[in-house]
Amino acid sequence: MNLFADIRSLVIDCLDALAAEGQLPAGLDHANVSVEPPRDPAHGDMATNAAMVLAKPAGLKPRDIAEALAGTLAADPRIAQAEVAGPGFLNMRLAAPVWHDVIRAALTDPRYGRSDLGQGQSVNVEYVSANPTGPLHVGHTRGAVFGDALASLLDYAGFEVTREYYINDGGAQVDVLARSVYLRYLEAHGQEVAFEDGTYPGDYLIAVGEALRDEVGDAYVGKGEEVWLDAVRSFATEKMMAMIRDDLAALGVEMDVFYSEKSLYGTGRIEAAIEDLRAKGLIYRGTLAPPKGKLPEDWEPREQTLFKSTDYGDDVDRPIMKSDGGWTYFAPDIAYHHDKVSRGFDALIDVFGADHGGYVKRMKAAVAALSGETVPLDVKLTQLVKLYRNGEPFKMSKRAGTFVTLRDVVEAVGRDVARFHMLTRKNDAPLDFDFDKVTEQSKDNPVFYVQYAHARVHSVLRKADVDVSPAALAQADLSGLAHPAELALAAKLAEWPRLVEIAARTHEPHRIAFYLYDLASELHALWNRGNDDPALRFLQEGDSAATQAKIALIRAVSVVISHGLGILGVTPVEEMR
RNA sequence: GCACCCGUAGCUCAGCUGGAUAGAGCGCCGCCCUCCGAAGGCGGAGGCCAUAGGUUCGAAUCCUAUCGGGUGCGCCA
Repeated sequence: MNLFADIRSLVIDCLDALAAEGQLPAGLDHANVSVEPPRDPAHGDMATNAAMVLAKPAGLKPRDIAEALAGTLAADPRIAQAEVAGPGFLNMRLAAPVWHDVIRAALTDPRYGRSDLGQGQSVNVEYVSANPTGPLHVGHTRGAVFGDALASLLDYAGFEVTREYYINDGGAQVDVLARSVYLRYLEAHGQEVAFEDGTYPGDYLIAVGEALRDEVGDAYVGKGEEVWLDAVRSFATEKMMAMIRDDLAALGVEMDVFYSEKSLYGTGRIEAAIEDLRAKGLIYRGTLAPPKGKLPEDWEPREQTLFKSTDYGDDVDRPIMKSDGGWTYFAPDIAYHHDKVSRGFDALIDVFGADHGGYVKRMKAAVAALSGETVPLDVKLTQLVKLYRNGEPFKMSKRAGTFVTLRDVVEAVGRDVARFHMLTRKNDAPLDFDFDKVTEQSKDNPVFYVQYAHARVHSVLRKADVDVSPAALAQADLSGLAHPAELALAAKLAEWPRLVEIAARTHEPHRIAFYLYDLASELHALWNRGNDDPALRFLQEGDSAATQAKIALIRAVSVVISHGLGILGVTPVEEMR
């Protein structure tokens, strides 16, 4: 059940009826007709812009259309009142039974809030995709939480979702990893080693070096790279990926596919992807113009193998091959996306850190070219996480011992807090993360605030001496739920399906978090009104019918909160501790 | 120099395919527990939606220009 969609259909039906009667021209386009909650509750429960949108094409005055529409709408039992306001808005007040239906739907329909927006279309969501050269840090944590919540949201909205991680195990950085592990390996054999520039000195490789020693003994000691590089690289990469998987698991993130960049090399897949583009006339030898403004010091004109990404909206064409004949990093990226396209996804989403913003256009160009512009690619960038402790900002620094890993975050504040808090900002806005504030149990902390609302409802359920099962509550007589404050809360529940669709369409899971905050806020407000007005208390002594009706309302709220938190990957707790 | 993102209350930020008098939290001022969890709620003060044009019935939202901040910019991934 999606009340806004239902009422919109009703409006459209009424418009059609008016057209049939000749009061409106036939064949008007209804695409821009919307039904939304008015900003000001005094304007009613729902408002439609139909009259204003149709005035021009119909050649009529907006208020005349609105008047006619109001008359037709009023015949429907769901509409308690319809009146024209302002320049031609039509404000509607809905009958109480409509809100009661919303409550029943939330209680009993396991699909309440789910949507068929996706219509089973398959979407690939690629996120995290960190280099397998070290532990995930806070920045990756945000990408992981965002990508995961987005994937869940799309699933909830009716898409077939694949969660995917691209392992950058094909470039020079994994050679550096291998050499660094080799040094730790020598160390494990009691040798004194020096970590020069261009190696990773992190402690986390000590155990990897020891593990390598345990596995191969002294077979590589004193040997040249040609003997051990390949083997150590795969050994090290595997260890790093095992660690990364563990870290993701601690955050509650589980990927469907780990896709190896290395698997693209030596298998003809890069060549095949490039051939695909070449066949479309998009690969050529050429020289790029120098960038305007300050010239790089070593700049000289150079002929390169280029992808004509400018045909698809990029600013300049992009090199795909290095002068030594090797591929640039862009080539395997093309091949990877070629593979995604050929796996038949209807849409692709990449989640990158904001520092990769410069690659968006070329990736979109590549996917557009590879798919013949049939598969949309949306790239979501996640901004920086600014770290605080006790209100004092601090920067990540390995040297100062303030390098904050994903695991540190989860261990310090817990999975639920980390996940929810990362979604309290839009993905492209910077985020403050204060280790002390996010665990504070007060209304200043949105995570707590929402969980508290859920726990409060369950506290009432425990105290109630009526049957509080959703099935029983849905059978209850809800006609006593008539107070505006109660119906307003039900109206908030009615927004849930609509909000899911907006969030899914815009690929913005933070909207779920903000909605839950609002919903929690309205629940707390109603709760407190019981202080002044005993008739609004949820437990009505000696009146089990009224009690059941009120509990139906707040239990429906808790159900929606738990669905919403589920999308965010946060546990809806039934008791605060 | 170019591209992308951002600019909304003192601070941190929401704001739907363009809708009515622009919202929340913090901070400030004043209130509310004989009552289901006060771990909460209610009220008040606080705005030229960076600036200037444009599009239209209507713009914080779309377009153009300018200013300010962030990120990136040919063989690093």
